[in-house]
Amino acid sequence: MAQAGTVDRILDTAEVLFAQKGFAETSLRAITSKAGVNLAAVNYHFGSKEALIQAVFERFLTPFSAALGAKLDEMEATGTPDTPENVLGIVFRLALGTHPEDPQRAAIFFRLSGQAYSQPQGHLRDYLHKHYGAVFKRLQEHLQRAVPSVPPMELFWRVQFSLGAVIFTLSGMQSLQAISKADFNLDVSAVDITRRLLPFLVGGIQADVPE
Amino acid sequence: MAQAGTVDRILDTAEVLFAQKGFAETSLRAITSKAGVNLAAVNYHFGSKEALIQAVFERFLTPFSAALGAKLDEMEATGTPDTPENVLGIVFRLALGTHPEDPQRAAIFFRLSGQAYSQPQGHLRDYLHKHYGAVFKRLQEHLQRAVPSVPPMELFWRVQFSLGAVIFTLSGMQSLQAISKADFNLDVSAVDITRRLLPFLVGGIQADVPE
DNA sequence: GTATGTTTGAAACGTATGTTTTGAACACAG
DNA sequence: CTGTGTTCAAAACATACGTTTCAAACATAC
Repeated sequence: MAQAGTVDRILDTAEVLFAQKGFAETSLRAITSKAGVNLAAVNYHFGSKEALIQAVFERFLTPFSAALGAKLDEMEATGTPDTPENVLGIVFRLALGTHPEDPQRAAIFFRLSGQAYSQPQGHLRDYLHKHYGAVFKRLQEHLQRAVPSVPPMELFWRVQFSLGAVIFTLSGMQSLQAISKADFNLDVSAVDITRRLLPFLVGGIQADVPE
Repeated sequence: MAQAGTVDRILDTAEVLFAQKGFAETSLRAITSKAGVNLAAVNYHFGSKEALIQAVFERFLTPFSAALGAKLDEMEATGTPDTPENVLGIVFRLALGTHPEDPQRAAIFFRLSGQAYSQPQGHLRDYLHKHYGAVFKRLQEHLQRAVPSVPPMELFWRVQFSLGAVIFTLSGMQSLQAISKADFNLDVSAVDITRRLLPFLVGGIQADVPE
């Protein structure tokens, strides 16, 4: 972030602030002053605050979904069996590992996703679904092959439930860590949590379908 | 909502608007004008917007946690076995049934909870944990008895995961319903979703703990 | 070196917000 | 009736926001 161009400095700063405080609560003045650029730069380079938000997501999700697609290609090429553990494991390792130089980046990623999905009007949710729905669908197809006994409709919702568990938990990790520390006197990291998440999600996804 | 006092009219309206559009995106002017009361009434009766938000939650959660406590009493008195299905079933039936006269109220309840938990700074999350943590802890103890093989720390996180799945899904139900309809041409209701949620959560909570 | 298109800087604009103020309307006890 | 505390209404206040403006600085090609 040292001496990058204005555009990147804005994106870097906005990413952190959005994840920390939310979209509505982060003003352009906060972003630009912390980034050391002029206030007008945002509107000049991006057009509007809304466009800035989308640009932040694009810079995050485009490499991620590309990497996810590649991993799925690889899985198909090598004939790796479609088990829930394998499929979900790919996503988790990718989310935690796309920026190995900065482990905190994963937390930002999840918090941003949480912000996007819990946005009241759902503009962003729709945007994400439109631009990155294809890779997601592919992921779901692999999961479907992993649990053929679960009807597609049921699996659709179970994927949503899983998404909720992941995003919700990691986007609120800060508070939860404090509670966990108070109740159990134990520190936990994002890696710890994802290690706990995997069996939970696998158990939920392959649960018996009632009646 | 017809001819209630100013305070209740404000609470009724704020509840709906907060759930629909979020806290930051709902102005006092929007609330007061829709409620048909004067703008100053909010600050007069509640002191501030923040206090209004807390009041909305209090009116919602106090009866809910009381009912939950009563159900747990009843469970202990009648010797109902502590199974995950029984414990979680109580919560779900309660959340969906505390206001039978208004089924939409359940959706508002979940959306509000989602808003509270995904609030960036986590003020509300801490407030909720402080005021209603006791009943929650009791619920968790029952769950612990239902799955004794899961270590308490592990269960703590699985409860958080479950909370995430529930709140996240139901707070974004509107968009998800649209997607589901587009992909499967099927309508779903809150009741449908909770019926799907239960086996998912049970499967996740009682999953084997690794190594 | 000059001209041209791009980027930055400082200031202002218009608007919307939460909050405060002031006085009128009201309820009700003495 | 009178007085007193409570509630309501209208207006104004102060502030913060996203956005726009316009001139200066810069880079690049001719």
